[in-house]
Amino acid sequence: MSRRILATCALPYANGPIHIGHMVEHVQGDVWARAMRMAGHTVHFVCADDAHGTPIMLRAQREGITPEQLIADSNTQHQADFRDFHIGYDHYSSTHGEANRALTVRIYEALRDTRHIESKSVRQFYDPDKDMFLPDRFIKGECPHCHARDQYGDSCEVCGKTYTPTDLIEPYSVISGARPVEKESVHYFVRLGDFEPMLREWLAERRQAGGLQVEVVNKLEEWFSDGLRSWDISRDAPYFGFELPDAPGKFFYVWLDAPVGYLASFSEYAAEAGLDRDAFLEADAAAEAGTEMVHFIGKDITYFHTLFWPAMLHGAGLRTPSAVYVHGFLTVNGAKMSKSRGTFINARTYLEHLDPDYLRYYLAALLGPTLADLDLDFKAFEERVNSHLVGKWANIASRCAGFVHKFFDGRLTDAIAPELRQRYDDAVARLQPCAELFEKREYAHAMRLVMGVADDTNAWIAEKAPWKMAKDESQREQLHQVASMAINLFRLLSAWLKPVIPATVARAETFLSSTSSQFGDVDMPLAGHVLAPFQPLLTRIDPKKIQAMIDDSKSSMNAAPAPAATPATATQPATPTIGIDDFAKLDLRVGKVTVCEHVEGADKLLRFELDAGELGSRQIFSGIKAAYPEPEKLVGRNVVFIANLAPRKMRFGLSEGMILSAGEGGADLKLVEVDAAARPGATVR
RNA sequence: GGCUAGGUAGCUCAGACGGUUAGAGCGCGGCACUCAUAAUGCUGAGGUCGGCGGUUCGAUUCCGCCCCUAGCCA
Repeated sequence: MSRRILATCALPYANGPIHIGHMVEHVQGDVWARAMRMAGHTVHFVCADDAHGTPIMLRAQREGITPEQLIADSNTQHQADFRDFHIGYDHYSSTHGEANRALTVRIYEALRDTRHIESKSVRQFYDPDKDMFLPDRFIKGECPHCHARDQYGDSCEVCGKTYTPTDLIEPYSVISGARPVEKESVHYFVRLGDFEPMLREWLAERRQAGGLQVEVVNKLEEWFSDGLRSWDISRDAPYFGFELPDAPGKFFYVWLDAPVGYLASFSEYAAEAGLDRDAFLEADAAAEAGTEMVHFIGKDITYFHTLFWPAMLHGAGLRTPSAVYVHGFLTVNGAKMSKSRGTFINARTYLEHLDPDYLRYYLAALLGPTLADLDLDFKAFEERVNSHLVGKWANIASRCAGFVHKFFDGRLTDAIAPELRQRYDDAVARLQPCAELFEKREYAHAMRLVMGVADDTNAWIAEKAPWKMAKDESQREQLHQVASMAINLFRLLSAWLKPVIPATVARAETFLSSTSSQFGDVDMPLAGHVLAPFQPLLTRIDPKKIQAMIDDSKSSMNAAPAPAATPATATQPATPTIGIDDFAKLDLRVGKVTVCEHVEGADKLLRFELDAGELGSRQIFSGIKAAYPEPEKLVGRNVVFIANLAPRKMRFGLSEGMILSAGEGGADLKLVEVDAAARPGATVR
């Protein structure tokens, strides 16, 4: 049955270039769209730039241009990057357009009219120099918990504790450096809790249909059990975005109108291409038409796409997503992308050095349906692409094309021998599951099947040894049979690789003088068909080009400071020798236990409060419950703790240090004790 | 700490509803071949399937505990 699907990838933010991390998602989505089309379905694949928000407004000011100009430039670059990576969007729009404004306002008004929006006065920091309210990320100051300096207004990167900007000590505006003042402002909130029953139902249906991954469902259950909070959807002027229709000076928060961009982009495309827009977007019409809407997103934005988004759509009478497919992040050489290591690679930089199909294949060969992160290991990248694409697949055509041209004028045999035909039919059957594997985003599995057939084909060619037949005039017919079949098998493999490496397969199709737009097009082998001359389809990856790309990525960053303390976790010996300086970094102190108790809901934890003398009182969680089942007996004892360990946010509260104990863990743990005469707060040396 | 996922050959991973010698690709060694972009084929080495217990005639596969890694905790 042919399906009609609207597919999207998450909207890249207009305030930065496309990098190879983005490509995981756009390749995943593009392969899916292409494969589904080749399986006979209709897929409309759209995307857009996410163009609103304070960062864009401020950057435009800094560069002395209008935000409109900034986002237009970005859009041009983004579109070029995707196009050159062969990401085949039917339409690529921007959230800063009339279609998006109309839809955003419609959603807002629908929610307002059904009383799902409330307004509240909020106290917020305001930059008196710039005359604007400051988003949390634009305020810095000293963490109220661990007193680390220069921490953002929403959370501390040192201790992980979250708070509100007004909790910061000595706050300052990142924009002007001025000390922000608190100011009241009315904000609008969507009462997300109102939608819990609807969301639960949506979730249950998606789970049933496979539209949400198990991990995502689990995560959602957790969010439900924690309770859904209202969502602040307005921001005060000046802001680059859409103004609320009934509240001058109030703008929609960028995250409200961003996903609406999916619908806006499709609306524009539908108008342009003469499609029935409502059949894809309006709840009733979509239900009747049986269309689907599928989103590909990264795991960091799961919350927005599985809670806010379906709720907003539902509230406005729009269709909800049929599926939200979540993928993991890209690491490079086993670590987060890093500008200083040259592994933060922009799409454009990659394209200047390497063929996009290399990366598409590598990612596809790694991609599965889970949220697991993917690693771009350059050594593996080089080896896999060279071996699989050049050595296995392209080689089949390369090694047999010569026979066909030299002895048979480029013409494949007219009558395929039955035993060879059997080989072809077997291969068709073996690759058949790939269609479903593509649909289920099991690309790695599909690529294994394809390469397995390529392996067998090469082995079969070796067994038949057509080069020997070529030397024997009497074996011409057999040679024709074998070479023709090899080319046919190559064509079959090419069709299944087409969603992944479309440009390279297009070259293969030039050689074959035959194109396939559906997987079914290659069910039958070609007979009596004339081939074009063979040209190399792709070259092996030259490791020098990878290196050049890394060097370029390093130099394109503007003089970042040397990473003095980058931990090389993977390469360090298990117990490296340390110097006295390292030891001196530890601030070990004596603490007198003033409170010690079980923690509700924790299997292993005890909660301590320590009197630490001049350091005051400290709360520390320690996983030693198994060893000390009667915690109250510890009160009054002197223990040793690390006083300068970065505080750590736990579910049960902040743990401000670590208490030392000896043993293998579990019940075998003994507190390190200090003579009762020791003074609380005394330094341990 | 909670939740989730994962820990299987040097690397990337597959697999087993528990049952003879645990698989693939890449990489590495040897041999063969010479049609092919030094591509291909055959073959070899390499794994106490994270650890400890339990259930069982039998567990890497099921159960429990523990250790480690990653992500999430809005």
